[in-house]
Amino acid sequence: MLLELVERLANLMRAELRKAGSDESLQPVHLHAMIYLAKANRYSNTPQALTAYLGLTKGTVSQTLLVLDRRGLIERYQDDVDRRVVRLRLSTSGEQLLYEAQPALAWQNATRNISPNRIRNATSALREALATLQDDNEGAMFGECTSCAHCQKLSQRIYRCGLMGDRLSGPETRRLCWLYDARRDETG
Amino acid sequence: MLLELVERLANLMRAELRKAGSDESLQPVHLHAMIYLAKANRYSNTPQALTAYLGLTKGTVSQTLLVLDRRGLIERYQDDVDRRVVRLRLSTSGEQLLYEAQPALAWQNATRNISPNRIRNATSALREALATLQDDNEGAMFGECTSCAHCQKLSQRIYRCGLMGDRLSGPETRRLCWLYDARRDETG
DNA sequence: CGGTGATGGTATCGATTCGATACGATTCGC
DNA sequence: GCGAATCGTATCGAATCGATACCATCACCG
Repeated sequence: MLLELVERLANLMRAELRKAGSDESLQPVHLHAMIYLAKANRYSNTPQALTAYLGLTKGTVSQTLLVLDRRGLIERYQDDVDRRVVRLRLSTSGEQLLYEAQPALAWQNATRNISPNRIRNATSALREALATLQDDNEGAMFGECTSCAHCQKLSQRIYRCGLMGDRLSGPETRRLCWLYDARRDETG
Repeated sequence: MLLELVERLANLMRAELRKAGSDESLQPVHLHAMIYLAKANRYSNTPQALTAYLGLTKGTVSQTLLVLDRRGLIERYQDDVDRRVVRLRLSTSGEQLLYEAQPALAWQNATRNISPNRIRNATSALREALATLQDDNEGAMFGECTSCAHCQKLSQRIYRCGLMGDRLSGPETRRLCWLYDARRDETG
């Protein structure tokens, strides 16, 4: 029952994405990729991370990125340390397009009348399901530092990723990371 | 946040469907359609209802059904009263395949450790979001008679659909219907 | 009845996604 | 340094998907 709901909601939102992108003749995948890039942190703005996020093969994702690049919606640049790695970011016109498309608008309307508390509860239940599902598939988890096991607080505003060893600013900790490790449940 | 979870869960389940169908070289859509047909009631076993359910165009769905028909997984037969209408049902080999594929198994594992109460709460929240979303898109709602505004109880075991005027057996009321109208919230 | 429009499905076409495979460039282990 | 592994790209073929046109049937209306 819950599974059905999740699938139907996702189908509808996919249809929304299709509608939102049709003006610019963009496919749902393209918008989905752009939405991801708008939220990914410094460790996660690569084709590899995007591939894990979308659940597709790297060849497929490479083509998607090719389209976005040709349209000038993203920029690709080389990593400094590992020159095999390509890093991605939205161009200004990409950000602009995403801002105008407002792909999440329909969802916001749909959930406006649901109490924050119920939303929180539903979120935590789904998050748990997702964690188990991804464990089984050995897939990356994708989450924010605020609830990541690697995150250490150095001072009022400065954090540190215990896995990568970098210092992170406050805003950076609120971006999406594919190295995310779910924090142990403290209430257990 | 909740939207992301829904989308990622749906992506993963879609990947599960792909894996489950790859042995038989069936695409996710094919399995999805079969899953629907396994649960649809007498008003909802048509290409039109399936089209609404999947959120695709009728041409696309027609092709999907063509594949399933050629593979002998479904049967098509004409409606008695309206001869334009085609009705669909799983063939025995279709049922067999669906039974062996167990597409929902991964999901069941993922939600096994979540308390029934939390599942219920999450379900109701998502159901509400879905209702609003579908209202906005003028899409069909899809639900069971047990919570449908048209459903009337005639006796211990016999029900009646107030919209279509037919009598329904108990099992029939637990199937999926695209004429579903969400019952007014009785707790309001 | 006959005719006009609406409706349920199908057929065809082109654009696009997607996976599989092969490949080039770079890095790492030894 | 040399071979193996890794990150990304390129190419090819199969399949989805939407748009459009089309056919058969039904509903409406004199």
